[in-house]
Amino acid sequence: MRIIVATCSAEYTGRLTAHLPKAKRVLLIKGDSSVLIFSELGSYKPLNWMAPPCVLNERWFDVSRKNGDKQGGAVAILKAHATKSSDRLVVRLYEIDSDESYDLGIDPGLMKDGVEDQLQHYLSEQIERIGPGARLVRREYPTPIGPVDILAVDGNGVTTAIEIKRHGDIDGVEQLTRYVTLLDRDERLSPVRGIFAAQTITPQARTLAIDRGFKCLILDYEDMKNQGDTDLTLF
Amino acid sequence: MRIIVATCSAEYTGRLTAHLPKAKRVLLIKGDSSVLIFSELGSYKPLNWMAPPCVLNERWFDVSRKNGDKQGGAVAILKAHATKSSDRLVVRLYEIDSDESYDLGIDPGLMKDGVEDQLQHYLSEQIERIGPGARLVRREYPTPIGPVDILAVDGNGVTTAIEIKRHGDIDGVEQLTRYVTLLDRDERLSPVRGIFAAQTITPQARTLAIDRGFKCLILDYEDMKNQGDTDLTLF
DNA sequence: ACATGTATGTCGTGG
DNA sequence: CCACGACGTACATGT
Repeated sequence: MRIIVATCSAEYTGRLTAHLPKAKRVLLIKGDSSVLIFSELGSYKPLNWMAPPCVLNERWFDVSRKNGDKQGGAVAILKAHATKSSDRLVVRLYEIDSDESYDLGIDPGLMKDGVEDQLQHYLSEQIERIGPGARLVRREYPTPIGPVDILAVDGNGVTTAIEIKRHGDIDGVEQLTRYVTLLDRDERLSPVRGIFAAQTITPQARTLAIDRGFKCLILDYEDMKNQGDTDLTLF
Repeated sequence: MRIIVATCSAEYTGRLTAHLPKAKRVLLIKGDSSVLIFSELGSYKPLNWMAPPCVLNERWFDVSRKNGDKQGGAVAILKAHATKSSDRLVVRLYEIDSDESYDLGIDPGLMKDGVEDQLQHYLSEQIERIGPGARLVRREYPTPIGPVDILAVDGNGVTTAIEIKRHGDIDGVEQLTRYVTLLDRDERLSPVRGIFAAQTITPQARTLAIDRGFKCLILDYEDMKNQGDTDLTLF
């Protein structure tokens, strides 16, 4: 990891063309030669960057011989170009405040806890939450328009598509609608009903879901987790 | 902007809970107290971070008096908590390799050139790409649920709504569906057909679009741009 | 402020 | 490797 603090300007061409006027900024150059340019404000997204995989070219100019003017006063130019596309980032450095390198080594990486995955995991284990006698067909049931979160058969033997969200909004209902409409055309599965399951459901989504004939199911994460743990103690 | 290179560990709690084991990393602390934690690899997204607005608390321990052990060997703890939510990021520093601050000043910001804008621009100029004899009605045709990218009349005099995307996915088809459904209710326009135009279209989106009776049109940006430039030379 | 659509999105996962 | 959906999405824009 190389960290440069410098007055710089930059040009990016690729999916779009963008220009960064001269100003003092922080440049991070990672071990894979990717480049990030940060300013004092904004969230974690850099002002401009080059993503890996890329190749970095660096050229320094001898300003004392006054040929620096040829570069518009630039002391150095960094050119990064993507190896898999035609993306290019050209950074001109004018005044260097700092230029240090560190070897960070390999990072053990981030460990995450509980997300939608967990909800899906627990609900597929506790499928009777959608009604007594229900049986799981499979998680991530594949269709031509994407996988259904859970496909099950309810107590009456009716095929049931379940869409799971942490927070259920209109888009989720649309998604479920697409799946149910498509699956319902399969005569081996038809009729297919839908269940919209989420920790929270917006009123609009609930209205739309019910209007489309779907059942809404509120998922209590803590409760599901506890039952999951309880199930384990049975062994 | 403060730049710290140090061996650290971190904990985040908010929408999810995440843990970052002890390793050498780069910390950026911006002028708004937001914190970014980077490792040697990955793209511009930090391993962990705290977005502004937030408040940063810093506490250093006197290791020489051996009470550093109380902190598991940590030399310092940084606690950032979001002011608008309950998000928290706690960073423990163990060995400091560098800790420097710089005043970057206000950044003039990035200047971008359009993308989808360009596609829309060129397609409206080259409307016969949707079929011979087609005529443009207008770009950004207003409706109660938002502007249709392009409204045109095809060679047979049929009203045609065009949804343009750089990359066409299922959501884009949904969007087009909403527009076509709505416009089709207007007896002055009905029947209205839809065209889904994009540089790339996912197979699933294509399937859905065709299922809904829409035509799919692949836009070749370079080609459109060249034709646009050629058109200019006619003047 | 809120809702919506875009992104040089990035990131994981499953086929 | 491709395609798809989730994301602590971030971000700009229009209302």
